[in-house]
Amino acid sequence: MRNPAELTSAFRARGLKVTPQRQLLFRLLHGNTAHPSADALYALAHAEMPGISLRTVYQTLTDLAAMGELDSLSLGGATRFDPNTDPHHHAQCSRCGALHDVYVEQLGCLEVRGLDGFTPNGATIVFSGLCAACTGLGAPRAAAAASEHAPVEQFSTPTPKEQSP
Amino acid sequence: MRNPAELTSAFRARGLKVTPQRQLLFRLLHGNTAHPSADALYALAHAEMPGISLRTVYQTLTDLAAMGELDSLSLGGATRFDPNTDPHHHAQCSRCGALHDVYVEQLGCLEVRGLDGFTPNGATIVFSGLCAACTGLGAPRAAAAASEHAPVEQFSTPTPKEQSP
DNA sequence: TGCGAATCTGCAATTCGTGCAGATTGGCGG
DNA sequence: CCGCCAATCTGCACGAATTGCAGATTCGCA
Repeated sequence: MRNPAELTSAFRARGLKVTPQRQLLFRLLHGNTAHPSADALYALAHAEMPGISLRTVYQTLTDLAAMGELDSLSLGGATRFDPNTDPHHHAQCSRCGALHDVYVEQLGCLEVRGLDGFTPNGATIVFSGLCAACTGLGAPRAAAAASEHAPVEQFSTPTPKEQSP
Repeated sequence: MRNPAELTSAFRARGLKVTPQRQLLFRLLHGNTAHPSADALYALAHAEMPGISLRTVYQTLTDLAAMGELDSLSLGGATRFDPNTDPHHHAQCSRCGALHDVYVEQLGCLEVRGLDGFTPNGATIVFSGLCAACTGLGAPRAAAAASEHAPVEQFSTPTPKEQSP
């Protein structure tokens, strides 16, 4: 997602208006790596602008997603929004539900069987497991529980290069 | 998912009762590759047993999933259920929403970056694109539309070996 | 065959979003 | 700087997908 100033121009260019509510949301989303749900974002926005409506949050998120400035993730429960639109994937903690961005290389080496006739044009990978904070703690929390499916496989982790872009 | 007879034993072994409703659902699910939603399954069940309740379908699906006999897939819209519990992944048609099972090899060659501290214990891959029937037809249908995210990548398709196990 | 726990069914209640309508307001034209 | 009108905003009703409940039934061990 572009920065607030660029989004302002982009919205105007599309004939969309730039309201204080939208500017606030642009700001709350820019650089946000929490993958917030509409509700979570509403909570943040409401703290700064008590009068803002949840409906407006939904509307703005929908607009941003339609413009390709946000990716929306349906992983069960409320839809999560991701301002990071670079090609990437996710890791979700099965205990706390937290989402983290992960970058997967070598996708080309995958051998896919069963695609007869199906023409893929993209793929999303979601790793499930325990986040750093939850490692060592008990079983998964209520809802987020249960296995999504595929059992453990081995993933190679390249020598970490950079983590704070 | 095991066959109806085995499920009958498994349920009794767990202190769960085997009712006509459950037997019907066992039968409708066994070998079912349509990845039906609770509603879809209810429609099938209702055709054979008009009095069955949607609530019962949900309950039984929940029980089966808890026993690991079914995988549940949250891909936006209603939850889809998959009686195929072998390690596998999915391909969803962005036009008609149909789901197909796909088998992905060489997962081990993937290089994952950004997992610092996160301990993965599984991953699910969902390919999106057009199924054989929809290839050539127009744009995606309403809801199923929009990109999930990751752009096109190249996937190798091994020489087809067997497709009807 | 009997009985108690597990189920079933119908309906209310929830969660997550979207559709609507009336009151406001952004921002281009004058 | 002023006005106008479409684009918004907010509150609320409505809709889809599930889950919680309660009373009536039924499975299945003793």
